[in-house]
Amino acid sequence: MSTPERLIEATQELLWERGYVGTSPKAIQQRAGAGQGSMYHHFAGKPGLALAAVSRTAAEMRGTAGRLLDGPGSAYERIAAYLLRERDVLKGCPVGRLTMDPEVIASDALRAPVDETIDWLRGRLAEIIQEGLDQGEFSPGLAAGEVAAAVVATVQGGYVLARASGSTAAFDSAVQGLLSLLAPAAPAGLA
Amino acid sequence: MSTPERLIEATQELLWERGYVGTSPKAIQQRAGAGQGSMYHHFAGKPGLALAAVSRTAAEMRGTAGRLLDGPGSAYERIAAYLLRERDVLKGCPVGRLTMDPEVIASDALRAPVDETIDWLRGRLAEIIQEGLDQGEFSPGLAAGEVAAAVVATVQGGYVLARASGSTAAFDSAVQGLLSLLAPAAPAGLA
DNA sequence: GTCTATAGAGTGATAGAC
DNA sequence: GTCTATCACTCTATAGAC
Repeated sequence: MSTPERLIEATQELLWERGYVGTSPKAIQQRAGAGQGSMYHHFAGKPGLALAAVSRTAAEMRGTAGRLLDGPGSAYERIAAYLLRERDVLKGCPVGRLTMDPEVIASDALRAPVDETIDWLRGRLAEIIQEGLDQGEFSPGLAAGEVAAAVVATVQGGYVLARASGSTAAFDSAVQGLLSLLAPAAPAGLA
Repeated sequence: MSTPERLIEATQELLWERGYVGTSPKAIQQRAGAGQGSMYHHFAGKPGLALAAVSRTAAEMRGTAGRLLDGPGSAYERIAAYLLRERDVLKGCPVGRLTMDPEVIASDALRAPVDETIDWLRGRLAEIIQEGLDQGEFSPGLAAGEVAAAVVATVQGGYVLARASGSTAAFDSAVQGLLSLLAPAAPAGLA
């Protein structure tokens, strides 16, 4: 793999593990197996490299989520597929995590891909929930946009609960709680 | 105010704004108006001071949430009071934020007050939701513990959405979405 | 209790040789 | 493109005077 490529991937990993503030150029170079000069030749310092890494992480996340949300099944099933997909729960969300970093929030350039990704996810979920509402799959009074925000928030918050307790159980619990609230009313005759 | 007191409060603020990794002893001293020697006289370095600050922040949060959850009203009303309380949404949660800090997670001492606070909140919410279930206030099939986890996660994730977009709107939207999912079925004759 | 001095390591970057 | 050298600064802490 090329040196710029290795630098970007090392930065993606470190931003996920330690955030922007907690990641030093030196650590990036060591993980990438690249020298000082090499890094500064290919990128405009730590901010430039971080921008490349964050943009790529954001794009990858859109790809992963998009494939599940565009899959087969009812609205409920596609949302469940997204919520129940395999995750490195204890590592947290590589995109959402960045919102807690003061220097990411202070930089419009770094925050933009984060904002766009989360906003895209919320919008895509809202479309699917609206489909479900149109099909009579969910309670009629619901606002698709608000429920979509609650879905995204449950995932992001689930990471917080899991990392606080050091166990994935709390994430799974929150997801189950949300799914049970969202569940299509059991068709008459089931219970 | 005493010097130790000022140091603790300055640390609470900086941990909220920048996390543990992003906060230096020097910054704490400057905000507290205390010298180097003063800080190291009263506390065992950055970790000791952080532990004092985190413990206090956690206790304050339990107080705030406890007062709302112990208040008057139905189960739904008390949960809504908690969800809709005034918050510095764009600053994030002073407790939950710490779960994204690698050094907090690496330290059992620092993580403990965070874990205990979030766990206490989830437990208290579960009790209230169970009360609501016993009163027939919510859909009978729900698991109190899971719904409680979803409530906490929605709040924690709401902060992520708000900080990503730079606006409090997304937080409010997620909370409304959750409340609409949780809402007692409208009594017959309302619409 | 508070102050200044000092210290070794790390940070983020530039310069210039190869 | 990559390397080493160098830089001014910050980080976290200790020592010892006052």
